[in-house]
Amino acid sequence: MADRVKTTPADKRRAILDAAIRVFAHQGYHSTRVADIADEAGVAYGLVYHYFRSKEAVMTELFTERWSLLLDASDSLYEQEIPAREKLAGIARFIIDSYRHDPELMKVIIIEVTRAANSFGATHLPEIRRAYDVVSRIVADGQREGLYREEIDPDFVGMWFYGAIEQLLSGWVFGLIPATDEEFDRAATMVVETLCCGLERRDGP
Amino acid sequence: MADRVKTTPADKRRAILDAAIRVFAHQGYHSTRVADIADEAGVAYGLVYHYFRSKEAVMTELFTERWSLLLDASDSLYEQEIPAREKLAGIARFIIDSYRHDPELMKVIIIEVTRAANSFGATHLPEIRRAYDVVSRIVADGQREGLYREEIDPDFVGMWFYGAIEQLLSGWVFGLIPATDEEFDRAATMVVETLCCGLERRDGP
DNA sequence: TGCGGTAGATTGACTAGTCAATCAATCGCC
DNA sequence: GGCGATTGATTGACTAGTCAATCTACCGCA
Repeated sequence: MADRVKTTPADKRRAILDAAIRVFAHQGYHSTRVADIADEAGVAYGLVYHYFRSKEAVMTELFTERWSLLLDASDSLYEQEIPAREKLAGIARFIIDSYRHDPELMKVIIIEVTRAANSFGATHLPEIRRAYDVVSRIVADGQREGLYREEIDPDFVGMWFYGAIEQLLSGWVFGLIPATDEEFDRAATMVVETLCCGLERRDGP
Repeated sequence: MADRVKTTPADKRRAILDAAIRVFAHQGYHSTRVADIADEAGVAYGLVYHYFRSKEAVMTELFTERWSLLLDASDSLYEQEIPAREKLAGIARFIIDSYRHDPELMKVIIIEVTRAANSFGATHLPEIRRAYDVVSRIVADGQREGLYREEIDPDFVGMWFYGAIEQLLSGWVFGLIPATDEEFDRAATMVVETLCCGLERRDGP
């Protein structure tokens, strides 16, 4: 009777993943025990191993799920007939909006994977590099069109771009900089504006 | 007889620190056991605990030792009567030269502390931020002098600058980009050139 | 409608191993 | 002879992953 919602196995699996996001975000990957995930999900310890091969597999699934969205968005932006600068802005906005929309998941991905070069970062290097690569290609195209200066190595810009954005996300994650909607918008603009036009004034002082 | 060099306690302590650099650089902090450090130093397990309170204390000493050099160099650059751009270039060069001179130690510091927001990064936040802060102040001064555009938040530039440089170091550490002397010099120039002048050409195409 | 039967979901106690830190014993220089 | 340096076996805490047992939902059949 009543509206007791039936939980399917898929729901449980999802519940485990969602619990893992919360726990990883809160304690970090290394100091969360599998038992913490199970408790948070309201599920028995063993069930985690029914759905996932290992604690690592849980993390991997969280990362891949979200990173592939970024990759798809980057690719589709790259294909569009818009100015290079719009493409870069689109990527920056996508990342920042991902954070705005789901800060815990993005925290986990940035802190535990993307910037954790010794653990998951190493495992997922190919996918991570694919994201840098789209930025490099946008810059290289811009150079070919004569928009961008040729002395600057596009691969270098790819790393630079992600390094800078991820540092900003870290700043929000750890409360070093205010995390308001206004700041998010401002940051997305500022990243691209600084990258394209530089710090210096173009007119004389 | 012969020239057997007498090893003082201070030498042993140093040997442990140096061994720790090599082992941390090679396996990462989390997967090195204290026994690995002792073995690498050619010293008994317990001696590590004679000189250091804990494994963490070893890491902390390595970080502090080197980071304070960066902080000193930044401060002294900041005080000098040279253009803002030279100051920024000086900091970039200092970091990159530190890597060139002692890649293993810098690898450990960047990977295990500076970018490890969940472990040592959290512990050493204040010192890390002090480094960002010098960059912010240089930019703020530049704005006051009318050199730099005012729409761009100096704190933002501080994080951006370090985020980008550390990403480059990671690239070298993991062999994503070539690590030749020529590349090091080019990178130091390019970081500041891009930051100050931007990607876009100033003349028409 | 009711009844075995089965597959997969779910449970949590348990195992097996790791590793930081301690400590009592020895060494060797002054 | 005494004291700091040095040793490495031992301890104790912790946790990922296993597994055998139980439960539940659903199916075919009479």
